[in-house]
Amino acid sequence: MDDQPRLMHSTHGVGMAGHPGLAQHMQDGTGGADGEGRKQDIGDILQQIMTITDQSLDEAQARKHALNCHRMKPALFNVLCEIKEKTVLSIRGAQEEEPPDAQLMRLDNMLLAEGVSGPEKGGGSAAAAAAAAAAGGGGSDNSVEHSDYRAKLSQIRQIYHTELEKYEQACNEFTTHVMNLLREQSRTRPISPKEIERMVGIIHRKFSSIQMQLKQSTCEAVMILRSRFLDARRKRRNFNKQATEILNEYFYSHLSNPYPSEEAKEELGKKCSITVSQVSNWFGNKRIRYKKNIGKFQEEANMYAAKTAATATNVSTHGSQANSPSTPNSAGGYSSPCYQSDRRIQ
DNA sequence: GACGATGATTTTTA
DNA sequence: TAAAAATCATCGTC
Repeated sequence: MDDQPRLMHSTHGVGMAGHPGLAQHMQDGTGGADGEGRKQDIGDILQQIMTITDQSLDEAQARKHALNCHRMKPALFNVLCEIKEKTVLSIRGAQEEEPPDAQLMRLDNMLLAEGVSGPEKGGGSAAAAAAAAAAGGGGSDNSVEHSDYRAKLSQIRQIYHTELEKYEQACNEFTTHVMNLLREQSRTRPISPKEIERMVGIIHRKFSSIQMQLKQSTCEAVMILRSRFLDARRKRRNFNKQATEILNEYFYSHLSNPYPSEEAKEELGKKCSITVSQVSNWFGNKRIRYKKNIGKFQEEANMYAAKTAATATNVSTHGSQANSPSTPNSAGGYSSPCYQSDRRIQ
């Protein structure tokens, strides 16, 4: 206990432990009311700072060392740590429990599916192929566009990984720095390993929120890229002349009810080398555009009427079948240019 | 480049 | 839920 009196001892030296000017200021309570007194105190402090010498610093260091070596210090330190843990940390710990972030999971899944994160799938070619298939495309004519897509996706992937690496490095560096700082400070104030752990957790959460922004931006970039390269509208090709003729023939020969059945659509699709949904699109567009401007289509209608009539003549002459697929609602020839179906377009 | 045509998608309607 | 209607984005022609 020979050091004990020194703990309470006020010194003339300068340092954390001995500060007569400040100590007096705190004790007598004169600092608040008396301006002159305060000036005097500040003057004293400044005077003391000016008189700091190597010797006084050494003295302070020695005092600090003596404190650290005090036999009661570890026990006292542990008690303080325990108290702190029981009070502050338990409250904070309960507040900071967070569920796994659903948004982050969605972003991760998407980046994985697009081939941006995870193992490289040939620069995202698998994703490109899947996207192209989903868009109803595919085929060799798209290969150039797909290679562009792959190149851009590869760029995005590269940027993403570089940035991610940077963030991770920065996070590790910062964490190490903070841990060292806290460990250093734990010699003079009660910082338990648990608190350091908690601080590391906070740092990681902060950095992961930055990472989420990076992931979000990457997802947006991929979406834009997809829409730019793989949106079916962007690589639209007009149907060939023969396909358009077949569709028009059907349309005008069923003008009273231009709604092909599923079977008829399939047959038309086969004949035109297009999909059933393309047939549906074509009829949808045709009906609405015809209805909007019947006059404009009159000439076309007459032409196909003549064509149908000629085909019908051929059929009766040669006994062969008509070219157009039939439907349960087929009128079997050119009809008046306004729909009679209860399905409308009046 | 302007502009109409056209295939595809999205929104509205019945 | 299918079709109508609106809209978008590209094609093709001048």
